[in-house]
Amino acid sequence: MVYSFIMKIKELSETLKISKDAIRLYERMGLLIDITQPHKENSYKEYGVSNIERINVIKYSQSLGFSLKECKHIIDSLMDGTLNQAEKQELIELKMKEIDQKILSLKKTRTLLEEALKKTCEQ
Amino acid sequence: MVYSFIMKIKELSETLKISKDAIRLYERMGLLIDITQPHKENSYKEYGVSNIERINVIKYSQSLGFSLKECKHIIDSLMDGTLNQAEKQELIELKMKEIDQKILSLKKTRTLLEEALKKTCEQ
DNA sequence: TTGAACCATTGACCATGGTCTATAGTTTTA
DNA sequence: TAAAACTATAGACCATGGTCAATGGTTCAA
Repeated sequence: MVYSFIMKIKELSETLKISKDAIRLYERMGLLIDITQPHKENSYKEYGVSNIERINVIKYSQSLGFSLKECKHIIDSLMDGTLNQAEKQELIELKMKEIDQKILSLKKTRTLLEEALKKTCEQ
Repeated sequence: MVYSFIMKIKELSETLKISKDAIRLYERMGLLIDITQPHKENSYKEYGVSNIERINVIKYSQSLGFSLKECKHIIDSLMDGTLNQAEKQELIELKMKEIDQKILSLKKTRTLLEEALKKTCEQ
């Protein structure tokens, strides 16, 4: 590699330890920016280093339970400055409610399983 | 309808309050039995009433978190008597562990969200 | 016998986050 | 200049539990 602000997909994927296909998926979904294709169609693309930060934001957002579609919204808003503190909080709190709902549902299932286990033991 | 031990798909679906398509799906997956097609291909099928109980077992198993593929195993074993008490217990305990794992994972996500919220408030 | 209501069968589609393959073009190294 | 290594692009595929649509055949009541 050459010290530069652009890299080819292989270098980006090795830097971030994700697959090239994942990068291409993010690209197709509009999550990346600063991608150039010098000559013509089918020629190798160059990815600006800003995408490293972007993909780290994606990974972090995913770890918080956000889908890629939601990541897109988050990143876009972050970048154009329309995601202020209040809106960040709101997004997080909404996702927390979703998570809580899922936990609740699983706990109900667990209770049913416990009851089923009891019944089985009584037989 | 006529009092009988067989019914057509519409009656079965109305009795159980599930869609005809769902019934057909269960059938394709081998979860139902006692289905006859009198004359030839494409003629109306008759569903034995034993399928009412079967589908109730499916619904109950689903409420316990079992997939349809797992339901098939459960029903088959129930019917041919190879699902004894010990094995039932084992199935339930295994599923409980799965559920617990999912709950744990969601709780971790929730913790991350809480931390993210704190950070947002500190700004 | 004809129309209404019903049915069987097949296959596509939904979301999710990728992975994998095939085909063909590009860049780089020897 | 040729081979090796890399890439782009498009599309199929995975699991899940159904739903929906299209086509064409069946059953039943009038």
